[in-house]
Amino acid sequence: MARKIAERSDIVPLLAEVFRENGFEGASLTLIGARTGLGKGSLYHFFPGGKEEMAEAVLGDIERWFEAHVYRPLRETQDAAQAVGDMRQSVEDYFRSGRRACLIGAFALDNVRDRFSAKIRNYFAAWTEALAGALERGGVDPKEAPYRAEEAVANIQGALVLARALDDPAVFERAMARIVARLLAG
Amino acid sequence: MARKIAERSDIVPLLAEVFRENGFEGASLTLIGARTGLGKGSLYHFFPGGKEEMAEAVLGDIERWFEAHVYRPLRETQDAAQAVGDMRQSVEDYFRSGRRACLIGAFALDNVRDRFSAKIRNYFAAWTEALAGALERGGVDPKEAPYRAEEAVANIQGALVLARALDDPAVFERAMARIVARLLAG
DNA sequence: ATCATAATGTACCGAACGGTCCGGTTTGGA
DNA sequence: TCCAAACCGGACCGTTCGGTACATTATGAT
Repeated sequence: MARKIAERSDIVPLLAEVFRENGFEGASLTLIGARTGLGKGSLYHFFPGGKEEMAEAVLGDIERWFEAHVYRPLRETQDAAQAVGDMRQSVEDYFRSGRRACLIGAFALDNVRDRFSAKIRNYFAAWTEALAGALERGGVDPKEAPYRAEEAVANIQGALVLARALDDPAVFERAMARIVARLLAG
Repeated sequence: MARKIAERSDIVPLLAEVFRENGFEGASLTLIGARTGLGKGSLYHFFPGGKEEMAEAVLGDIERWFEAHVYRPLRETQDAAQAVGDMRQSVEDYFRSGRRACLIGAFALDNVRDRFSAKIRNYFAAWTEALAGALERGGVDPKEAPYRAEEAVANIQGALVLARALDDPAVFERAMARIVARLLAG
C-alpha cells in the first residue's frame, strides 16, 4: 500500500473539517477515516492518543494560523488602521465569509470545553491582547483598549453564529464591516 | 413503579440541560435517562421519535419561552427603552449571566443545524424582527432598524461564546451593557 | 541489494450506541 | 371494584464506537 500522505501535518486540515462539520462527539473514526483516506491503523500511528490528540493537533494548527495571520500582524504592524484592516481580511478569508464556523468557539459551548480549556482560552486571550495592543498604538486609552478588543472578538463570534443560523453569509459581512468601522472610529 | 413525572413537559427542561452540556451527538440516552430519572421505555413512550423528537421538544420549549419573555414584550411594550431594558433582563436571566450557552446557537454551528434548520432560523428571525419593531417605535429609521437588531442579537451570541470560552461571566455582563446602551442611543 | 523503520489496512475486542419489545405496575374513570 | 390505558424498567437487538494487535508493504539509508 503506497504512502498516502507526505506528513502528519497534511492530515490536520482534513481533521479540522470533520470536527467542524460533526462536532467532537459526532466525528467518529469512521468519518475521519473516510475524510482522510486513512485506515485506523494509520490514524493511530500518527495520533497514538486517539481522537483527543487529533483534536489537539487541529486546535494547535488553528492557533498557529491565527498567530501567523492575525495576532502577529496585529502586534507588528505600526499603523493601527492597517493592522485592523489586515485582520479583517484574514478573518474573512479564514471563516469563508461566515460560511465556516469557528471550531474553537463551537468547542467552547458544551462540555468539550473541558477537554481543551487551555487552548480555547488562549486562542481568545491572544486575539484580544494583540488587538488591544494595536488599538493602543492607534491612540485608544490603554484602560479602554482591552474592552474594545473584547467587544470586537465577541462580535465576530456572534456574527459567525448568526450567519450560520440564518444560513446567510451577508450577515457576517455586514458585521465585519461594522466591527472594523467601530474599531477605527477611535 | 410510581409515576415519576406529572407530565411530558416536565422532562423537557431536563433534556435541555443534557443537550446543552453534551451537544446533540454526545447526549446519549444513557445520560438522558440518568438526568431525567427515566428508563428508556419511558423516554420512548413520551418521545416515540427518539432523540431527535426530544431535541425538537426542547427547541420548541425554548421558542415558547422566548416568545413569552422576549419577543412578545418587544412587540407589545410601547416604550422602546422599556422594551429593550426588559429584554436585557430576560436575556440575562435566561442565559444565567453568560454561564449558560444558547443551545440554538450551538446547534447552528455544525451539521446538527441540518436537523433543525427551520427552528434555528425562526428563533433568530423572530428575535431580530421583534427587536427591530421596538427600535422603530423608538424612532429608528425603518430601513436601519433590522440591521441594528441583527447586530444586537449577533453580539449577544458572541458574548455567550466568549464568556464560555474564557469562563468569565463578566464578559457577558459587559457585553449586555454595551449592547443595550447602543440600542438606546438611537 | 539489504534491512530497519515507517506507514498501512483490517480483523478483532469490549463497551456503548439508539431503538424495540414486553411484562409489570399505577392511575383514573366508570 | 374493575378495567383500559398510561407509564415504567430493563432485557434484548443489531450496529457503531474508540481502540488494539499485527501481518504486510513501502520507503529511505547504507
